[in-house]
Amino acid sequence: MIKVFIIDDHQLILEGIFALLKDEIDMEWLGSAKTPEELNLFLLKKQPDVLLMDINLPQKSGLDLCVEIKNKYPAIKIIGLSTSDQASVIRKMIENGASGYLLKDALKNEIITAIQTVVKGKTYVSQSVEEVLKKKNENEGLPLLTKREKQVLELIAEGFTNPQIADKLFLDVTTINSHRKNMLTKYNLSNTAVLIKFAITHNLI
Amino acid sequence: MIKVFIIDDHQLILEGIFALLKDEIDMEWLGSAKTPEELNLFLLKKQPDVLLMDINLPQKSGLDLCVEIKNKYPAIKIIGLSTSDQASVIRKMIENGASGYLLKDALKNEIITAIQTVVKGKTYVSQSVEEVLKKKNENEGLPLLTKREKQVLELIAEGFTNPQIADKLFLDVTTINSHRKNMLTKYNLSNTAVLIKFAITHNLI
DNA sequence: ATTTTTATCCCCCAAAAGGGGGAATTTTTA
DNA sequence: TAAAAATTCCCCCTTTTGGGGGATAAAAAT
Repeated sequence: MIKVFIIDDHQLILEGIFALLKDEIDMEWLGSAKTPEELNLFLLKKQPDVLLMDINLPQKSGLDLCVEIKNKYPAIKIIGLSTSDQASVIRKMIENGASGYLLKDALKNEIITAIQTVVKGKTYVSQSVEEVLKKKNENEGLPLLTKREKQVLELIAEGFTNPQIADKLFLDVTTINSHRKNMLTKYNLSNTAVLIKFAITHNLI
Repeated sequence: MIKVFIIDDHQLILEGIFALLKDEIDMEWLGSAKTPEELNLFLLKKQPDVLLMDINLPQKSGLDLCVEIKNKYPAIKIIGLSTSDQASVIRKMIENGASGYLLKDALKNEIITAIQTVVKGKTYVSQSVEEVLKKKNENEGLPLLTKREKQVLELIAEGFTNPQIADKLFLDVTTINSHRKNMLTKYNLSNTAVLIKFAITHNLI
């Protein structure tokens, strides 16, 4: 019997998963949680083999929660669950120790297969997720921000000017200006306005 | 018997709703659709009393679909369904003819109650939705952008400078500058960076 | 019909941003 | 260890932004 637990803040999803799994004779439904706290309380008593985890919890990012659970209970296999098809998020989940990833439009069979796959120690990503990863790989010929650049960019987005940022980071104004100009050229943008828009829509900040 | 139909692109939600409703003896589950096309095809043959509608369909905005269905079949009561707690969206749904609105974290009872309420011709919004509407009413003491300001703001976000915008709109540069400065003071922002961030996070553009 | 808001243009001027280089040092990666 | 990338600072100079006013006509609201 594969013991399955789920954390998701949406009642409907919980009911949906339950409806899908209750017919499976080789799976045991341990229960569900709506918050990370509920999950942690439950895990003190019992551990599932597979944890289905919504990565869009209001209280905590699924990415963080994934690391947390994996540290405490390395044996639990985690399957990420979300509507978001953002490749960066999916990749980070896998990096953070998740064994699988499903979109919420997954069919019944896919979920069952995913659970059965990850208990065997393998990784499962749904067809749709794979497509997303491929697509984004092409897109992500995008250069990455360096640590400094990201730091500077965040301060720019908060409204600080070059002199103010220089003060904060104990650097010269010309340095901040260099980073700023660098970001513009590296993404081929013309000014701060588009830089901020770009940063937000590409989750750089 | 209340005839219920649902449109949602997420398999799990469909299963969840089905699981919730199948125990109700006074409700008849007509079926489900994943796309507006499927929905339209179905409606040609049969019409439900209540239509549960996900407003985040990939093909078409729920807002548009709502108007469309209401025009063709005024008798159908529509209940909006989403994870988004954006008050503006919820308000527009009601304006567009929806009879109710639920968040996807609604409990079983809430959904049943909502369906029973709207068939009686009343409007139902869940407790959580009402809270959202109230909160946003307070927040929306925010001054609004005028047409020109919005126009200018959009061009700024596209990377155009004041001279370029002036050219595009056949206005003087000083005029564009006035609008720009106006927006900054009206929202109490210091520069373009925060203006753009503010505009995006508050759905101004 | 009168007041308020919007839209337009103007002044002066300082501060900030950005385009074009270059160069030295540290850190990372191959 | 050698090459590549990141970080730091510098020059010159133009354009853009933004802070402080003010003015006028048209449109909208009261």
